[in-house]
Parts: sequence; structure tokens; C-alpha cells
Amino acid sequence: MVFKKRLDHGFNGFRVPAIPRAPRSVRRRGLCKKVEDSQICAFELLASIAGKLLQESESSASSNASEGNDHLATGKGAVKQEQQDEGKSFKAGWIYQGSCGEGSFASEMASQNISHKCILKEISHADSDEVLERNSVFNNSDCSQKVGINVTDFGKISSKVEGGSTHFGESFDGNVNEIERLNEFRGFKTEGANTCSSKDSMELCLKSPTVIKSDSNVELPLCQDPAPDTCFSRYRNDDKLGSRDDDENFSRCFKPSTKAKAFRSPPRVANRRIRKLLTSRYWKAAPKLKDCELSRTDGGLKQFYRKRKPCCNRQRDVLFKRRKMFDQSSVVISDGGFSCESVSNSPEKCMTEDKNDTAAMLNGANGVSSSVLGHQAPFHSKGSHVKFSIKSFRVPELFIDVPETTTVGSLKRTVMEAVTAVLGGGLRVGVLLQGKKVRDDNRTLMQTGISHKDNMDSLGFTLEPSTVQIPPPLCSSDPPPLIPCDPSQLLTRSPENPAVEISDPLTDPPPLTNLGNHVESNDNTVSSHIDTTDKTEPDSKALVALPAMSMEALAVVPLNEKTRHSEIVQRRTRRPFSVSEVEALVHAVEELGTGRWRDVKLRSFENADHRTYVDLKDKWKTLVHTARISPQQRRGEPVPQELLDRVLAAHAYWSQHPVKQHGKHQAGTLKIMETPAADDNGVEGI
DNA sequence: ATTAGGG
DNA sequence: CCCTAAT
Repeated sequence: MVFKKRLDHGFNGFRVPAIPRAPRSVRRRGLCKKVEDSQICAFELLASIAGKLLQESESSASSNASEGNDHLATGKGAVKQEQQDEGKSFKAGWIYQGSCGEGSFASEMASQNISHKCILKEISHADSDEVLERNSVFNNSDCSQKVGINVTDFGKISSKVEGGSTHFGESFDGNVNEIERLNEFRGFKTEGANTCSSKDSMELCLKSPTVIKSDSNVELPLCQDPAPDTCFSRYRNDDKLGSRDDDENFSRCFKPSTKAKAFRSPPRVANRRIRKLLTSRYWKAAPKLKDCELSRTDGGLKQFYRKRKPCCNRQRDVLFKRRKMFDQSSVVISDGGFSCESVSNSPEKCMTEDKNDTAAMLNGANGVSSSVLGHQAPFHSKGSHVKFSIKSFRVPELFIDVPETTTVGSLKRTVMEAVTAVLGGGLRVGVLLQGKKVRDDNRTLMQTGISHKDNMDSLGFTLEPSTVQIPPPLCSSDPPPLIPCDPSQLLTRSPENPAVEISDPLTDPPPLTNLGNHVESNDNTVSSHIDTTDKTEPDSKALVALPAMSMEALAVVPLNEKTRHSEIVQRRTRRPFSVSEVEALVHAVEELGTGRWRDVKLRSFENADHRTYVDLKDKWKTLVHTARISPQQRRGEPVPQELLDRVLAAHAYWSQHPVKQHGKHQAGTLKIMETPAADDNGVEGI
């Protein structure tokens, strides 16, 4: 049984606080809408897989691999084209949608370390009931629909590659209703018995690790098929060679159920890759598995919208409130990577909303990506400022893999641990500009080009693990020590560590121009060039292994499907009142009296979004206190005694003249104004 | 949504 | 500034 806790997706998730938080007034007015972006983009998923497969085929062909893919060479040209044309899409989806798995090629596997072991391990379980269980989760129409959408989208995309004159393209040409076809193919609508057309087989290959079929029969595409040839190759055999022994191969590999002849096993290599990916995202519960592999990958993204403009205060308070961090999590018994909820996502939605995630994910694959709202607004008294409204940081998805026999409490703890490890393992923030990582911390925003309004929408933030585990020990029973590492190294796909490469390495991630970030820029923004960002490869591919944590004594994680969003609220940036603000406040209170803070706000702080009536009330409270204490005890910017005197006077007056709820208080105002409150001890009676 | 107060 | 109870 696999429990997948997708921290990123719509059906649940932990969210890291946005920075900064919107003023309460705004929040309370419902201006802070949460955006439920669909995290799983079917298209991206399939596209990714397809891209990977293509890449693999190319690789295999060119490297003369012994995987029996030689015939794939025929599609090489097309493959390349696709990679070039659609690589971004593929990549994007792939990185993020690892739930469908990603594998390594033979060459990669050779040098695999962590992941490899894990993969093997996973594979070893392939024949177990565990897999059956997992796959069985897929056995519902909802999930199938999801897959169908995937196929549909993929078909659309793939059609672009048709130029390559490969079957691949042909099989997915057009915007046919692939869902129907797929369903039919699966036997949802028909009794299966579909012939194994190349198209179908391809679909299967491109589908998720599990294959959905009717009649509760579960195919185990992830396992078997000792045959060296891949589905892809078979596919090509079908069309190129007209070979019809594919069915035999399939039957041999799958021992398919009676009715599901149509179900083909994904290629072995692909399976492995899928395994790898899946594995990498699992949090294995200790009970059954001695080796706790706590790995984490990039991907999961969850964001919620914050309306309020942020502050660019460098002295920003970095305190996070975490009390709500885990109180609303929910564990979902996943369908194997796709939540049924996500199924409802329309393709269009995937193509649009998910772009954000895709792009962000691409660039922050290893950690958490963020969507950023860039604001550029001048500060009245200061120079040109750049305001960033980070809608949210999204926690990478996390898959939980625990034995079926585990207890709920154990599951909760496992999730807790995973989350804790992810969030508490140490994160650092990365800045992405137009898809490139800005590594020079000493560069100014202006120099980097971040301040340029045109670049605001291509700005992204990532949360990167600040710690990483050394590869080998991933599967070992000994929790490896946390080793601080250079995130750049971690995030950059490195030849020396192919194991961590999850994404399609063929293309650079698309610029984050599709993040849908809103930009409030100001004309007085300083323009600058953006070419100062380094050309470092997009990060993304690292699998970050996290150390196993104690399984004991962890707080129970409440399961609440309803409130699947938990916000970690950040304390607002402290913004001391200026003298002028105090003056305005005092004046307003003198006229309106205490207890009418909303009016005060509207009267004197209408345009000060960061000053809520509560703030004003609080400030008045502190002012009164300040006025009563000795000057030596006062802190912060000194408030003119004259103002403090007025504060005391007004406070005294309004204390004796409670504001009537309805009537106006012009009289009171006049009185106050007439009363020279020069008395340090306040005015007791007017 | 506001107000009033404690923290 | 935050949090909450009470309006």
C-alpha cells in the first residue's frame, strides 16, 4: 500500500508561508484568495515521460545500447526535433510529475548510486502484493479519466512532432478524443480485447506506472517483462516491421488478465525509471523496511495567494509561525500518483494554471518553487524600491510508502517526519530570474535586473535544501549525516551524479515568464540588464535524501481533508510609526476620539495599507504608555513631547467622554482642540 | 467587520 | 504586532 502525501497538490498539502503576509485587514476582507492551482498536469506528465522515452531511445540508439532498441534509431531525428521543440514541456512535466517515474538509462544506471539501489529495491518488490495493492488503487474510473486527459493532451503536443515521421507522432496526431479511445482500450467501455495497436501500446507506455483496466484486474506494468525490448521498441516493431508477435511478448510479460489483453507493460527500462522516480519520492516507513530512505524530490508545489503587497524591508522579520504547520495535514491514499481530485482538472487548466508550477518547478526542482508577484512601487521617502510578493513557497511533493500493516498512527508519524525533514531540514532561498539562478548574493537587485519591471514576471524564488545526503547511504540503514552543501551543486545536474537527475536534460527550462505573476511596476524603476545572471544550468534534478528520523514520540498529525491548507503565517514586518504618522494619529484621535479606530484609519491612514485600525489602536495604546513613562525609558524614534502631551490630553478627555455610537462628536473635538493640553499629567477634567 | 484588551 | 472575545 502506498500512501502518497503530495504536499504540493490540491488535495492536500502543507504550505510554507508567503512572504510577507498580507495585512490582517486585507486578509480579513477575503482579499487573500487561495489559488488552488492544479499541480498535476496530465499533459506535462505524459509529455515528460514521452520525452524521456524519446530521449532514451535516442540515447540507446546512438550509444548502441544493448537494450534492443536499435530500431529506435529510425526515430532519432524526430526525437531530437521533439526534444528541441517540446523539450521544455517535457522537461517541465517530467521534473514535476515524477510520480510517473523516471528512470535512468543503462549508462546512467551504471553510475547510479542512491537511486539505483532504491530502484532495485523497488523492483524487487515488484512481484509482491504490495505492488498489486498499489496498482489496485488505480482501478477506478476517476483515475482513468485522468490518464485519459493525459493522453489527450499528449496527443496534442505530440502531433507537433509528427514531422519526424515516426509512429510516435502519428499515433498521437490530432486532437482526437483520446480519452474515449483510451477508455475503450482499457476495456472500460468495451470488453477490452483491443488489438495491440501501436498507438495503444504507446499510450500504455506513456502512461503512468500503473495501468488501469477494468474488471478489477490489475496489471503490473511496473514489474516483469524480462524481455529486453521496451514497449517503445515494440511499438516500432509493430509499425515498422509489422510484427505481430508483440502480443505474445506482452502476454509473456504480463500474464494479463483474461479481458485485458490490451494492457501492455511499459518498457522495462521505463519501468525501472518509473520505479526510480517513484522510489525517490517515497517515504518508507521503517517498520517493514529496515532501510529508511527518506528521500525527497522537487516538485510538489502548493501555493496560496496573497493579495497584500509585501514589504521589502531588509530588516524583515524572519520569524515564522509554525504552530499551524502540521495541524491540518491529511494523508491521502493515493491512486498512485494522481489524485482523483486532480483528475477534475481540465486539460486547459493544466495547460494554463499549471504553467506556473511547471516553470517554477523547472527552476526550483530540487526544492520548492514559488510563484512570485513582483511589485515595484516607490516608497515615498526612499528611493526606488522593489516589492516582492511571493505568493507562496511550495513544498515539494512527498510520497509516503508504508506497509499496509502499518498503523494509522505510524503513518501519521511518517508523514510528520517527512514533512519535518523537508521543512526543518534547512532550507535556503534561491532566486531565479528568467529561469536562471542568480547566485551572486552580493549583486544588487538593480544590477541583477530584478528591479526591472520587465523581469518581475520572470522572477522566481525557490526553497532549496540546505542539507544533502551523501549518495551511497541512501538505502543504508544508517542514517547518513546531514552535510551542508552548495545548493548549486546540488541543483545542477551533474554528470558525476546522474542519479540525481530527474529531468530531461536536453533543454533548458523555459523562462518563468509564464508564471502568471502579476507585476505592479512603477515607472521610476531603474532599468538594468539581466544578463548579469549567471548562465548556470537550471537546477532541478537532485534527489535529496533526508535522514531517517526517529519514529517515536511524534505528535499526531491531525487528518483533516477539509482543511487541507495550513498556512504558516509570518509575522508582519515591524514598521515603527514615524513622527508624522504619530502626529496624524494624534490629530485624528483628538477629533474622533478613541474607540473609532476605523474612522481614524479612514481619516488619516486611508492610503497606508500597512496600518490597520487595529494597528492604530495599538499605536495609540503605546503612545499613551510612552507618554506616561520617563523619556529615558522610551525607545525607538523619539516622539516629540508636544505630541505626547496631546496624547495624554486626548486620552484623558476621551476617557471621560466616551464616544457615543451614533452621534457625532464635533463638540468633543472642539473641546479638545480648545484645550491646551500642555499638562504632563494629562487633563483630568475639561 | 470592528472594538477592546491582554499578550 | 498578534490573538481573541465580544460586538
